Amino acid sequence: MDEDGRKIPTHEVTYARLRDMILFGVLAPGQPVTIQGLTAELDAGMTPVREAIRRLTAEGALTPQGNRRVSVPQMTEAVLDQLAWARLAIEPQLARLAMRRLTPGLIARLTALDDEVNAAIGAGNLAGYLRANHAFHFTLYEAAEAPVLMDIAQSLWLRAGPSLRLVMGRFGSSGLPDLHAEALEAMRGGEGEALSAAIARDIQQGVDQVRLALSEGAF
Amino acid sequence: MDEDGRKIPTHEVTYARLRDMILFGVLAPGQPVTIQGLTAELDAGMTPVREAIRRLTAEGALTPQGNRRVSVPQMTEAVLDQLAWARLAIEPQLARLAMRRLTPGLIARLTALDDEVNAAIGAGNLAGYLRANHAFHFTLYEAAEAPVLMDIAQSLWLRAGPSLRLVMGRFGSSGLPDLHAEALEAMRGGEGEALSAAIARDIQQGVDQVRLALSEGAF
DNA sequence: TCCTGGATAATTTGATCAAATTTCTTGCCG
DNA sequence: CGGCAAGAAATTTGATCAAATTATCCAGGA
Repeated sequence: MDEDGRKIPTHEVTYARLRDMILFGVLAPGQPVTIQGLTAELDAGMTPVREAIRRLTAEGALTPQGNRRVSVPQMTEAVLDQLAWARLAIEPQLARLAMRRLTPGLIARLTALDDEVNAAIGAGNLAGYLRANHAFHFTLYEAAEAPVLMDIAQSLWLRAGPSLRLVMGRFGSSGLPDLHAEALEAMRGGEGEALSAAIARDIQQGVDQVRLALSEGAF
Repeated sequence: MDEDGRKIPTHEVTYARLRDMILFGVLAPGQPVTIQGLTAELDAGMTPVREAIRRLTAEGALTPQGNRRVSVPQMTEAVLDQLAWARLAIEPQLARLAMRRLTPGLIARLTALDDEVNAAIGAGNLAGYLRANHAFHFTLYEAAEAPVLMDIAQSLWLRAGPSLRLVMGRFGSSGLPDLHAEALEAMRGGEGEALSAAIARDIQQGVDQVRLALSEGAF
């Protein structure tokens, strides 16, 4: 049941669960995804699982292998370049649009989410970090009220998701600037361009980490 | 069977057919899309139709109506703004990337496609125009070999598709510049930036037409 | 190396159940 | 007496499942 007392259909729940598995690093790149394997794991029938897989394939989160198998895509140099370019095009714009509608309450929520991010980093908690980081970015983007751009951003994150688990290892050790803090500072000052720039640099930083891991043959 | 001798599954064929119906103006904005209605029309079982609908919903080509029905989305000012911005961000970049890999053979094919576009315009043939125009843009973009950006572009075109049928009426009458011709000129000269700019203006021109129709309450 | 079963998994169908919409009825009020 | 509205039945449509079908892969043998 959802908040309106309506029953949420099984295929929606199944989709959300599988999506989160991809987004938050439960599924490794290259891992095969079978319908029958997931019916057991997600406790659903074939039809809902099937639909979830198809939806995620349409969003680029899973790749069909020609011979009617589906797997979690491997990250490649070429794909990373495209992801980086597209994210740098879309997400700073979402941040810019969001700026106009930010309320003090929202900024407080974003601050709390950033605290969660830092706590997770401190604790070396990968799943917690990925969740909090995703929540930080998307509650900000949500404020832009631009569903078309949001869908694109979500698809781009889904494509990047499985690779991020391998980046975590390298990342307590680095003295990188905290760009979420800079973003929050810009929000409080109402500076749209500074916010947009901070988000852009945050994206760039993440992409650089993945690129580094990729060049070291981590995948 | 496809070119490798493999059988194409029904749900792929069904998806392609329904997608083209949306892309090429067969389905009107606001029109409800029912599974059982399509099983008859597309000559397929429930499951393939169901999957096609889900995939297209995930791509933004169809919208769920809350009460588990699905329909072709209405165009709004807000969505058009986002579509315009995103298309102007993505597609000129695809054109730029494509430039480096264009061969004389490809340019010849694109020239032929543009002839088709103009012939369809001359004949007032809406379906032919939409098909040829789509083919022109996407065979160009295909050359960029950037599947991530291609998927985004495809999704954006799907969202715009149903609205384009209503724009055709107004458009023999206008002395608009032929931007495909300019694009082809840039390709022949190997000028990436000029190509990118021509594509951008082509997009802008199309968006302006839709915006005009929208402001006149055509939807 | 090529061919031939056999195993595994995806595809598809048809049936069944549940939800939502529409239609029809019925009773009340003007 | 006529119209309107509320509620109930019927119809339409979506969701889910399980069985039957079909394709692909892999191993073993010619």
